[in-house]
Formats: sequence, structure tokens, C-alpha cells
Amino acid sequence: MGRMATAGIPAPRDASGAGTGPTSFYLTTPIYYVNDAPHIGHAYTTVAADVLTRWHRQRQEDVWFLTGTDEHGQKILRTAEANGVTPQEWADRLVESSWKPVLETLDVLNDDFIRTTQPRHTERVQAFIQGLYDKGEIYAGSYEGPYCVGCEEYKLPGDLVDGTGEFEGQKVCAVHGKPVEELSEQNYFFKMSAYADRLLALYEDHPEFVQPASARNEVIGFIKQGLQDLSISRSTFDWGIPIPWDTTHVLYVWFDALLNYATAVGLESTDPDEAEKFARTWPASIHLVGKDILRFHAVIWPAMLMAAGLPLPTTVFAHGWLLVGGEKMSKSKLTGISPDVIIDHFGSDAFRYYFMRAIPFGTDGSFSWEDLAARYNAELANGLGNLASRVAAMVGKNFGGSLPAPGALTDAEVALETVARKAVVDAEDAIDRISPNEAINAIWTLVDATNMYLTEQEPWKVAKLPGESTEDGAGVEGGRLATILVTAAESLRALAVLLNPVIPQAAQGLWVLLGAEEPLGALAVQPVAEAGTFGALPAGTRVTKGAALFPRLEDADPAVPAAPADPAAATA
RNA sequence: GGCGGGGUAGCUCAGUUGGUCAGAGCGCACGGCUCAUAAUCGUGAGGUCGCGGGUUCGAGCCCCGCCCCCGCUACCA
Repeated sequence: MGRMATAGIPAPRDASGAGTGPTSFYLTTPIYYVNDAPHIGHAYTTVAADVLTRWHRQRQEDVWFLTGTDEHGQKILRTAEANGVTPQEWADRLVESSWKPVLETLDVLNDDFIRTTQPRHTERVQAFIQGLYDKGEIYAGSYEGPYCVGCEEYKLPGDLVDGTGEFEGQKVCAVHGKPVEELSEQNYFFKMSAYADRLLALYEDHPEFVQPASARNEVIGFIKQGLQDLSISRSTFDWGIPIPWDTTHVLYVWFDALLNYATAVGLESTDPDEAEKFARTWPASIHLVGKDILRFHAVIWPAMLMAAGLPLPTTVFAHGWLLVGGEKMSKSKLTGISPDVIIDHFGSDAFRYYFMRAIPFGTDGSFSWEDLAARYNAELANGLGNLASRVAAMVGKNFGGSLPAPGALTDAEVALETVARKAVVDAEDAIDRISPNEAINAIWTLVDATNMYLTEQEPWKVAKLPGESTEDGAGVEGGRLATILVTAAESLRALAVLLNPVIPQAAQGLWVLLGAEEPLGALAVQPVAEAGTFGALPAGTRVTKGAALFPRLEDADPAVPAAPADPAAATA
């Protein structure tokens, strides 16, 4: 599988590729900066991570899904001070009030949640950088750059604008409009420039390392401009991990943050169990990132790992932006939307489904309430929900809710099962290419084919045919009507299994509707590879219609599409 | 400025190496059906494929110029 041209397949990390046991699959989201409250962009990343890991779990793989929060840095310090609390108190507040709850809201099943202020992280980070220091990968130097006294921070050339008035002709701080000073500061530097060639070789030899290709090209272009060493310590503030050999400095937040992916699974731990966990889990299969933080993950991170002599992750995947009204979301333009606003109205399944299907992963995508509402009604309510409803209703009406034994299969049944099998294969392939939207497209071919199958087979007419029912109107076991309904039920069974990673609540609803748990066991343990094989539900399975999976929304126009109350906004 | 990606039916977008490539879904219109969440199934709609040249027997797909949009251009979470 690893030789497919569309390099998206996480290769087995057992380099020999020999084992036949479960494949280890370790996936991460970025750790989110606690200065902000979650918006749909964060939720998008997290949901994608959840869909991918749920899928891999349903392949019976050994999965580890990590998310968490980044809590160090000057911005956090300032925000906390502005609110009259310590930075740790501030971080605690945001984590408990916003970041952990949103995982529940989104139905996300993460295996761990790391916070960069936890001792398991800070201690291991210190051990890690001490190791680099001892190896000579870090040296003392000085950082020079334009410094804005008003902002109390160094600026990038791009942050500066042309001055006006008394500062005409000078470059000034865009925020304060005043000239900046050239300052220099003693810092510790990581010898990143030494890894430029090895990084380029990495991108060349492992095109799957940075995906999609557009992201990879940007990274390569960036490095070809010349790679400089990285200043990795700060001494102008103290909210960070102290540099072990010089505690007047704290570690640069990115160096700190990136390490979470490894410390969380046991890097540098002295605990034998944790060390074993690291050996079993590392390296990561996929780091999911937004394209704004691509470079940190595709350049700095592998360079750090190379310096430490650690294995590199298989893939850094940069997804695109969610566009609102054609623009990147922003609070100032009231386009930064909280996931709660959408989920309160449409539910978490619809949220997950919409963002996973409507937007090709890796490209920017437009979000609009109109599109969300239209897809909800057309695809979830009319397409899938109604399909389940019509099948369950007919099994109830004709067989008292007890799935009958099917009769002889015709070409139509074989054709539908073929669609199901192909959907499985195509969806699996799409997941391997880290393309959830294509996976859902593949699954939906079965929704459409099953609706068509029913229209063509007309079970409601078959039910009135001689020999299809008894005197009291009950359907006949082994008849044509029974065959059609059992086949449709098998389709629903396949859909429940295939859609469980994407819309877990509705999939479970389908599982209950089908009464499948009794004969087949829990939905979560159904192997996805066998989902397309019909004939799994035995005669006598209890099918009940129940409530609509996705009730149609007539008032598809939610009241408030803009930014809601935001814990962090008050401090901005 | 440099590098890269885009501008295709009302909307969101597909369109491999140039020749059924002018498409899909949604929305809309008409028709069929009536099991179902007024759902489902079928048909249609005629868009200068950003603009102007060029190459070719033939170009959204190749070349040149131009007009817009977006991303990257180092320590911005």
C-alpha cells in the first residue's frame, strides 16, 4: 500500500512492514492557544482528527489521538495580567470553561489532553533541551531586530509600516505608529540552519511528509531561501519553561509547544511504562495543522527531532481556512463563529458532517448558513434520514418490525451490494489519502443507490401482490417483499458502520433502529472492511422506526450568525 | 517585488498527458410514485469556461500579454 502515487498513506511504522498485528496510528491536533476561545476553525481541525481516528479505530488499529492546549508565552501573560489573575489561573479557566467542553460538544473521543503547563510536559521538555544543549545543538548568541517599546516585543519587517507626519520617511510600528528601536538581546539559538539540506532531502524522499502538495511546495520554497538558526529563548518575560542551564531565560513558546506531541506519549520520561508507551506510539502518523502553523511543523519540528536523533512523523497535513463571506474568519469582522452557535441549532452530527463533506480537506472552503441548512435538509434529512425512515416503516408495517428471512436474490440486490462494497473500498482509500470529504462522497453513493433501489423495486406494490402476504395482511417470509426490505436494511447497516466515524450519534441511532446490537454487537467494534458484505442481519432482528434521525428544519435560518459571547474577547 | 495557487452554469465546485470536456451537486421547472421526514425517482435548464492575442486540423486544458482574487516571503498561536 505504501507505494501508491498518492502519498497519503501512513506507512506502517514498523519499518520492516512485516507484522500482521494491529497497525499503530497516532494522530494529533495542534495544541490550541488558551488566549482564544474555540471557534469553528479550531473545531474543524479537531473534528477532522476525530473522524480519522474513529475510522482507524474501526479498522481495529492501535490508535492514539492527542489534543490539548498551549499555555505559555507573552500573550497569555499579558491577558492574565489584564484580568488580574496569574497566567496559570487564566489558563486553567480557559481550559475548563472552553477547551475541554468543546470536545464534548463536538463528540470528540480524544485519548489524551495535554497542557503545556503540566509537569509531565515541562519536565520532559527541559530534559529534551538539556540533551540538545549537551550535544552542542544549542549555543548562546544575540538576537537583533526592530523592537517596539509600546508593544514590548520585537517586530518583523512585515509588521512595520511607513510613518506619517513627524515620522515621515521612517518605518514605524503598525500598532503604535511610532518608530521602532534596533535592540539586541542575548538568546540561545538552535542550530537549525545545519538541517536545511536534510530537510530538503526529507521533502524530496518522502513527499508524504508534508501534505497537500501545495503546502509542501511552500515549505520547500521557504527553505530554499536559506534557513537561519532559531532563537529559542526569551529573557524579557518569564511565563514559560525555564532553560535548565540558565534560568534567567524561558523557552520560546514554539519550541515548547511542538514538543507536546512527543512528551505527551512519554518522551524523556523516567517512568518505564511511559517509556514503553513512547516506544510503542512514536513517531506520530499524522500531525493535523492549520496552514498558518505549517512551517513550524514542517520545518522546525523535524529539525528538532533530527537534532535529537528521534524518528520523524509520517505526515504533517495542513488543512485550509474556513472562509466566511469569502474572507478568513475574524472577530473584528464578527465572522469568528463559535461551534456552539451552529451545534445548538443543527446538532453536532450536522456540524461534523457539513465541514467534513462540504470542504475538500487541504483547501480553503466557504462556510455559509445557507449552504449548511441546504445540505442538512437535502442530504441528512431527505437523503439519509428519510431512507432509514421509509425502510423501518415498511418493515414495521409488513413484518411487525421483525426482519424477515429473504428470498432469492435478483440482479438488483447483487447490484446494490456491489455499490456497498465499492463504497467501502473507495472510502477506505479516501481516508488513507486523508480526504474525509471524498470518503463521505463514496459512502453517499450507497445512500443514493438505496433510495433508487427502493423506488425501482416498489416494495409497497410488491406487498399487494398475490402470495406476498397472509390473510391478515402480514408479509410472507422468504418472499420478494422480504428480500427487498432485508436488502435495504443491509444497506442501512453498512451505512451505520461507515458513517459512525463521521456522524456518531445518527449512526448509533441507525444501529438502534435496526436492532443490530443484539445480533452483531456494539457499533463501534464493527469492522469497516466488512461493512459492505450483505447478509449480516439475521431474520428476527427487531427493527423499530423511532424518532427521525435528522428532522427537517423548516426555519433553516438561525437567528445570530455572528460572534457570540467570547471569554477571551473581553480581554482583547 | 519574488515564488505559488486560482478566476468554469444562480450557488459550491469537478474537469488527467489538448479532440463526446462543456460537467456534478444544490437550487429551480416539469413529470412519475406514494413506503417515507411534502421525502423519493426521472427529465430539463442552454454558462463568451476572467480579457485579448497566438500555436494547432482541433484548447478551460499549450504559449504571450493584460485584469482581478488568494497564499507564502522566519521566529505572527
